[in-house]
Amino acid sequence: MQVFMLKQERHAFIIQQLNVHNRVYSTDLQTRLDVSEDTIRRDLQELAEDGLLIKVHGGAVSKSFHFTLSNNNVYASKAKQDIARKACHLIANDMVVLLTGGTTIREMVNELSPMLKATFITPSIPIALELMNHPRVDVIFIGNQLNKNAQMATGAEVVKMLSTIRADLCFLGTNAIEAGVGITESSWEVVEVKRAMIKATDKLVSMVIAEKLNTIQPMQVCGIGEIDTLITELAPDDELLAPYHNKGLSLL
Amino acid sequence: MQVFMLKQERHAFIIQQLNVHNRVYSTDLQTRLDVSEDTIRRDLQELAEDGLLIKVHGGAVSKSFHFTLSNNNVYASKAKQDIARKACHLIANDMVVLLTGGTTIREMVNELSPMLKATFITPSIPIALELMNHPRVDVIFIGNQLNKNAQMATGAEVVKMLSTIRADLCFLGTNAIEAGVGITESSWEVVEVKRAMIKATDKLVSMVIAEKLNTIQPMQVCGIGEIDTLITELAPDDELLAPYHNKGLSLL
DNA sequence: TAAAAACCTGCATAAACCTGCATAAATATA
DNA sequence: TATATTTATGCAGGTTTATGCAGGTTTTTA
Repeated sequence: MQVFMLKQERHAFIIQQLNVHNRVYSTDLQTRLDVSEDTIRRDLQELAEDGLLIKVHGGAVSKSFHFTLSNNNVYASKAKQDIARKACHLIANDMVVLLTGGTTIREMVNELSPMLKATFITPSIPIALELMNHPRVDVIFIGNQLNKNAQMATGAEVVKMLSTIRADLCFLGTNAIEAGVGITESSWEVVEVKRAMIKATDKLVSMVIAEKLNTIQPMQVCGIGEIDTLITELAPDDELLAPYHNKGLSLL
Repeated sequence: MQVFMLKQERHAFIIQQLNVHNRVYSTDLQTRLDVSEDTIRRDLQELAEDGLLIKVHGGAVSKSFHFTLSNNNVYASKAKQDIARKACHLIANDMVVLLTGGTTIREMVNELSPMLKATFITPSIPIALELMNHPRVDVIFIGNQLNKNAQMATGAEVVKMLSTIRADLCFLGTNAIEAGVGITESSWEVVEVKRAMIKATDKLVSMVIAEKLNTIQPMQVCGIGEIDTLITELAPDDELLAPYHNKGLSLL
């Protein structure tokens, strides 16, 4: 198998990134696509000639830059992007990875390297859709009965299917975490699915933005001890994270 | 047994690889098929002439790989909306309805009455997502292994699940229809799924925009006789539809 | 206003490309 | 059956494309 990409693949990736983020940085593309500065510049030049984007100093912006409702909460989305970036480093080629739903997970899927060749398993419809943009990954959807609130499959079927799976990694988009109680949720259906995912994985990663640290919801998903790694947008030595560090979690 | 492959076998292999990965590299194919560089290049050239792939420097990409710029074309959406409106009338409360993928079906989902209370079953991820906006409907997704080109689940699992289902209605988003040959498709995976859906339904509805009338693609989904209702944006007495009327189809 | 970052121009090179020809197998024809 | 024709493939050679690098210029930013 080759290591390099076709020029067209890079172009498709750049356009896709533009559709998602409305802008791309040359330097970022250089590292993510692992090519020289010149190649990226030439790519952007060609795409600009084809009228597919607008070249600017340092990168490019989307042609239909509708800065209206797309990124409503820029503040939160910056944090989620930071988390997503950190999370990506944990995934290696040929891994089997479980994903829940949620915007943080979705951001992570967007940040995945186009070179990554792995298998992703998820019960979330929006995440499955997003994963399909990635040229090299296999996508497995689990479940039949879709839950409209959670935008994912829930119920016995999901749990049953998960019981036949052994994954390397599981990323949990987390709504509430607290050093004593662990991860909690407000919906029973979601708790049921997340518990089954935790059972099916070797390593459990919780992704959570700082504002949800030290909050509790009615139903427990898992205790702190079951989590291997906690990812937030904060620096690992931030004092807010101290209680989690004390419990032995690895922080990113 | 022969050590080498027939040209047709190589071609089939290349197309299959393209369906799975969206791209192929000449060098990779050379080593895997154990033929010279020239042979592979000629293979790709011929397949490109037949319109089955797009040749690029270093290999080839799948036709549907160019989904980048073509996403938001409002073109034909008026026609599709007309079709969608007509189709909606066929769905009554408490029905079980099968849906394929495609933009026409998606338009129909948008046009559904918010009062409708029915069960929808689909292997298409975008359609499932769209259906979740509807407050009163139940949504069942079928399949696990997702096909990136078709943006839907394909394979044995889908067929198996469909064999346990009995639906009232099946709406087929149709790419090519002709009064003699019936409905045809270009991708085997999709044909397989559509056939299984047809087996699982009482009544079959084909939705097709006029520009695709009287076109044929390589693989047959079903004969004209298996279709109950044909919906286009044209008036039912349009002369373009006469051949279908003569075959006994009900027209909307 | 100076340093850093991004940009450009031109050049080098390897990989992929093409054209034309040779050969052997498959197929058609006498 | 023997011979001619077509087809599929490989090879030699010359050309083009994609990409990185060197060195210099412009733009941004602190």
